[in-house]
Amino acid sequence: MPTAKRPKRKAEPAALRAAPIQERAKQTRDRLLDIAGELLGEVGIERISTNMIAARAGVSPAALYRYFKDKYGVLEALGRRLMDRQNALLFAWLDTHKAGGLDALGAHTAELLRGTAEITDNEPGGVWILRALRAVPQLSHVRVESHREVTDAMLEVYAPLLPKVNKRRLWQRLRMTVEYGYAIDEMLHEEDRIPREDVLREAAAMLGNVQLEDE
Amino acid sequence: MPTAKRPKRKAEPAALRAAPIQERAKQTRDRLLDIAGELLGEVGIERISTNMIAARAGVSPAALYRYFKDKYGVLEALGRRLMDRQNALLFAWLDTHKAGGLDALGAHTAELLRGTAEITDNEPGGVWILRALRAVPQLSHVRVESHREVTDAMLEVYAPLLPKVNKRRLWQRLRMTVEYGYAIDEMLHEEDRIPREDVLREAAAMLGNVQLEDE
DNA sequence: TGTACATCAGTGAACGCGCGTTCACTGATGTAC
DNA sequence: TGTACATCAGTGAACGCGCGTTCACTGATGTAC
Repeated sequence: MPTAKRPKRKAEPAALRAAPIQERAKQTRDRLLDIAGELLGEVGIERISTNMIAARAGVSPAALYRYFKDKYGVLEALGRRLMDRQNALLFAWLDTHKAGGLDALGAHTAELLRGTAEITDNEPGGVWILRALRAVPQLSHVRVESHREVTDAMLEVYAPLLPKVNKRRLWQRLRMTVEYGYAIDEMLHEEDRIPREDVLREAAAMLGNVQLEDE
Repeated sequence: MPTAKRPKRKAEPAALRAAPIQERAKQTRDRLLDIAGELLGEVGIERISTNMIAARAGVSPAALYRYFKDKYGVLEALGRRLMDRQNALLFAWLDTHKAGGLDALGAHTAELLRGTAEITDNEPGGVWILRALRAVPQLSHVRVESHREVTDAMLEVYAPLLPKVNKRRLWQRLRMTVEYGYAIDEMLHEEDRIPREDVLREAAAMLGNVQLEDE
């Protein structure tokens, strides 16, 4: 009796796992990411494991592979989630203040940095996610791509306000301020000898100086 | 016959491994660190292993434990070696230019950043060592301590030149420029859309702005 | 409203593998006489 | 200058363990009629 008792199952696409459909699945996926973030801070990037994540999330190891291609898939999704949240704030900030010109943008820089830091604070694993993105060769492209995207968005706002500045040079300058902004975010969670508000004030001053300066 | 045929061997101190004495040993230890750096860049912090380091260095796994307490001991020594080299350059730079006052220091900032980048370039593993120091919880203290030490040294030079600036505030400001300087060093190896010299020029301008500004 | 059935979500157990580290040991080097 | 011996440097093999991942499967949910 060579009849197949089960219907054939199509293989899933090799590149990426299918997005979850049911509500239950979305929650599982999110919980896996939250736990992964937690563990990143607790045990570090070189000790975290898929089995460990699944165990604490209360699912079997195999369940994790329903949502993520492999271990790096988890970390990449985790990094993207955090950077997307930070970038969303920046885009909103640009929209709010661009009408006010350079003065308004400069005056609210500390506010932007503070908001970004708060997003990091509220993310499980927080700053450890940013650090892992830096340190793992397979993930560092996520950071670079995100920063470039942000720089492009800033260029669109700043270029009309600084018509005399060479566009290429302005992009470079903005790219560097983005790098600095994220470095500040990481430093806030590492150097406890400077009160947060002092860091924000000084950083805003440094960033303001450069953005306002003409050729 | 319960006589001991071998002389008693004293246990080594628990905290740290003894420094190598013979020339051969120094070479082995250095080679282990060089290889560790290489592998950090090739396979990443979460794949590197003590067995892998020993194998490529051409020694047995056990030999590694003669010089390093454990896996983190290797990485910590690697990080300290690089940061010590960078700091030595900065100390020399301060000595050379402090006599010239703020003008001389500001005029040679790009030079300092360039020199630091070259040290990173010439170190096996280069920027990956700096990133690993950030990302591994057990190692991040190395970075912070080194940056504070450097900030202290800068304060001694800058404070007399900026007598009107509050010392505490100056320390904070310098601490942040140090953070920025190292972030720039990492960025140079990550963002290939900006020529190195442009990064150095812009960064020097940003740093100069802040250092020169009074209360 | 009930139900047959397709699809989605998650399980339990296991796999081969390389990990970090240690052990008892041997070979190489330095040194006192 | 030779040599006995203390110390230093490195070996070879193995340990228990948890890793990342996959398999064939079951249970939960949604939906067409």
